[in-house]
Amino acid sequence: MTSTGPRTSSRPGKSAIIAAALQCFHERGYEGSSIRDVAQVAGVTGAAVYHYYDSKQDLLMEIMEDFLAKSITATKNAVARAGSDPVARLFAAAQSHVLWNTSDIAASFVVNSEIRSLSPENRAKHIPKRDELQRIFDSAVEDGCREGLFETPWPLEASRAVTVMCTFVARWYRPGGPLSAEEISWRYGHMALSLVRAVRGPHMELPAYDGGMTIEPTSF
Amino acid sequence: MTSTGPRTSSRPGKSAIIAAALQCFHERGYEGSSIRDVAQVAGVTGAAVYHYYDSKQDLLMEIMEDFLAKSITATKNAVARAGSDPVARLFAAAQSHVLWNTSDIAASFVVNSEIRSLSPENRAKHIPKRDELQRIFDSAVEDGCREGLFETPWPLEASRAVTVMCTFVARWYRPGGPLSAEEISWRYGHMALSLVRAVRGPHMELPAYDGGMTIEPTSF
Amino acid sequence: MTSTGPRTSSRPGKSAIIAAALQCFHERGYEGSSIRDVAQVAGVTGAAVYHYYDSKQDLLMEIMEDFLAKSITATKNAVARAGSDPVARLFAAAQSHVLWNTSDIAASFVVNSEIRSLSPENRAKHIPKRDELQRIFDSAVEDGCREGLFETPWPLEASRAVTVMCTFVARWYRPGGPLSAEEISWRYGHMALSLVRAVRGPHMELPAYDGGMTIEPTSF
Amino acid sequence: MTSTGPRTSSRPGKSAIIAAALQCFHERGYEGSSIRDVAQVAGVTGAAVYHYYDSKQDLLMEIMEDFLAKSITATKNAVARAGSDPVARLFAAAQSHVLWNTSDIAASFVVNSEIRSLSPENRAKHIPKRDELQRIFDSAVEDGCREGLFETPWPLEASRAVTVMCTFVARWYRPGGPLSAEEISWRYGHMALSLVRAVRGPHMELPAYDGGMTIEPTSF
DNA sequence: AATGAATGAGGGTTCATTCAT
DNA sequence: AATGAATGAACCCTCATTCAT
Repeated sequence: MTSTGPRTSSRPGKSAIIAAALQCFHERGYEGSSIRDVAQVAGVTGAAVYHYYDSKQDLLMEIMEDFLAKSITATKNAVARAGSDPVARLFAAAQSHVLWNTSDIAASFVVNSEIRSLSPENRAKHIPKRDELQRIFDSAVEDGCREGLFETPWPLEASRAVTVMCTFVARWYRPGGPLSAEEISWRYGHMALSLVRAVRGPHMELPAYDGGMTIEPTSF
Repeated sequence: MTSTGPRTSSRPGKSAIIAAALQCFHERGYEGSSIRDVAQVAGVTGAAVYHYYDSKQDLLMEIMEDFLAKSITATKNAVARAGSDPVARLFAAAQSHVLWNTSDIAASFVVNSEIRSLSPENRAKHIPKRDELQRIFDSAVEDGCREGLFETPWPLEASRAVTVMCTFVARWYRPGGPLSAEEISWRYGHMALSLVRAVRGPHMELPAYDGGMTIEPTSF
Repeated sequence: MTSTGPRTSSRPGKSAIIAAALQCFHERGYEGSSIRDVAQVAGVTGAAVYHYYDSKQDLLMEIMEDFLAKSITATKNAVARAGSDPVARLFAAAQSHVLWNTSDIAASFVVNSEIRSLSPENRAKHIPKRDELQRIFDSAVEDGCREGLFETPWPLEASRAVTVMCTFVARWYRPGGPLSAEEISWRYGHMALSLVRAVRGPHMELPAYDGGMTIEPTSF
Repeated sequence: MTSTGPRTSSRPGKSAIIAAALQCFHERGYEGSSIRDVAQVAGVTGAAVYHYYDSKQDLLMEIMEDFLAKSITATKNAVARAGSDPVARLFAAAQSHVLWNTSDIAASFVVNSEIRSLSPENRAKHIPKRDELQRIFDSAVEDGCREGLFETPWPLEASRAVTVMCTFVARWYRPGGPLSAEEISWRYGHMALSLVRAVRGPHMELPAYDGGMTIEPTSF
């Protein structure tokens, strides 16, 4: 199994199938994966998959909803812990988002690339939740602008840029690489503040350039 | 046709087919599109597609290589026109990248989401070119750091974040929206400079916050 | 449950399953019904069906044999009660056959349309019984012809026509309609006598035309 | 091929497939026949069937609509040729109906037993046509009653019985048997008149009993 | 007595591709 | 240059059936 992050586990058969689906969807995409592919990875028959899920689409939906719901919870919790300071809130949101997305690369990838594979009904349920996640970032940025802490003239674009850059860390980060997920998330927290042009006070000092390091590029 | 950007046009039949493939791959993905889908959009028979292309994979490869090659050329040209100043070079690269990706939303989407649908051989040919594009940004950021113009401690992460945020503008930008592609690209140029913590001089003033505007969220 | 007629009831579970099978086979046909369909209607699991029956085919066979055996018994009894007069015997056979087939529309339908779904062995067992039923009618008609009471030149065709027309009353009769099953069966008794060109004596007077009534057509 | 009657034949491939479908549906029923069965009988691949028909359901619908439409035309023509006399009209309708149904046993069987296999939409289109056919018989019987030529007190039931008995001749008639279809149809014409208790004049004499003959029973 | 899990076979259907015309 | 016919493989999914519990 490629994926190591947190996952649903109500029944043993279910979780093995979901894990297999995640791996397949990550490697070959939803349309590129067959139920038999998934079943084989899970070590069961194709028909067994239908004992737990009504359709291939349900597999996708469960993966996406599960990951997104936990994304939202994790981000909200991190922001709440950060208190009321927009600087701390944006830093926490960015850091948490990077940490979360690197914690399950496969799920992160699937959630961020298979929205179009959702059925119209499932998409209609999913999109608002995705937007809810975005709004956590938006509100931190807007508050920072209103309080004069962020000097960016374009809070919404900046907020979106922050989300995107944090989300897609999962496209190149690999566990065991030269940088830990924690280190990377910390850097992205600071980059988010730079992006919104945060006026830095003593409570959030930026470290000096340490000479750089190597990040291997990813293949897809 | 959704896509309006530049395209190959050696033979009349070829361009119609490529345009159709682009539309289909954008809307339903590579695996989700059938040759007959593409042919129908192009107004021909499925068999006719095989007069121009040997396989469905070839269609994808031509789309991806064409768009990426032109991306590189456009970015290089913009950077060259900017001269030797890293500030101007990064600004130009970001702006050009946004403009280019918004000029053909469908192609941008396909190029950035279907790398895994490439055959291993095609992927091996494609990835280095994608990295070549990244390196244009990297070198501007590194030069800026070396010259003391950019204060970011993590030039490579920053550079990658800039590329990502500029690329994915195409996920929400739509022609006819409240902001022109030019305006957006200009803003992203400045955001890129913020991200790398560019030390701003008189030659590159940042505008004041204009009160915000509406950006419609996208559905996939 | 659509069907209300008599049914086997050796064990409580068995009868619920047979009743469910009857309903399903009636509505969707034998091949169109799955064991799970049947089980769901019976309120049990698919596997539970296999406690009582070895196969889906056994369900069909039991339904068909049960209904047909009782058909034969009922018709024989009715004919026996009618005495030795061929006129009374044919009338009784026709009337009884209509009554029986309308008493369980579902079973009647299944028995008369699923013979081809029987396995070769089961079919070989079933067909002779069906022919035995036909011969009850045949013998009444032939006796009537021999005794000069029926003037039809073609007793076998007439007999077969009688059976068919009585059997397929169940295709349009519905309980609660404008005519009671008894009334209909009485009319069919008389129509059978007309068909064989019975020479009517004082013991079996035909009623006058009462001006017609409405019979709703059925949908399958 | 079992069936020998008239059939659609716009394209060579189409007619072979329809003929094969007819045979399969006749022998094993619609639900009991797979597309692969049909294709094999037609001498093509399963996929080839979809070159001509969009679905298995379309195969059934074409068979049923085609046969029923021609049934109606044939019956209408026969009745029209019979003139205005209800006696002649009913005789012609019955005779024509028997001839038509025996001309294509397979199609007759399918049309009369697979109505429930039609999709709801197709069924809604089919039923009114079937009722239109019934009404040809109804109107002859009703006219005969009104003019005092038929003495049955129940014209609608009698009419329905006539249709049913003529239709189901196809369940036991086989070409090459002891009776020609023409002979059988002539007998059924007379039996229909008996059923409605036609007052016979010199214009429609009934033949004498010829001693009987053998009709082999059918197996399904 | 009844279940949940599992399976191998097969269901209707689609697909990339070929080829004679 | 383009088509219609055809195919073999594969797709998602359902099925009758088995079996440990």
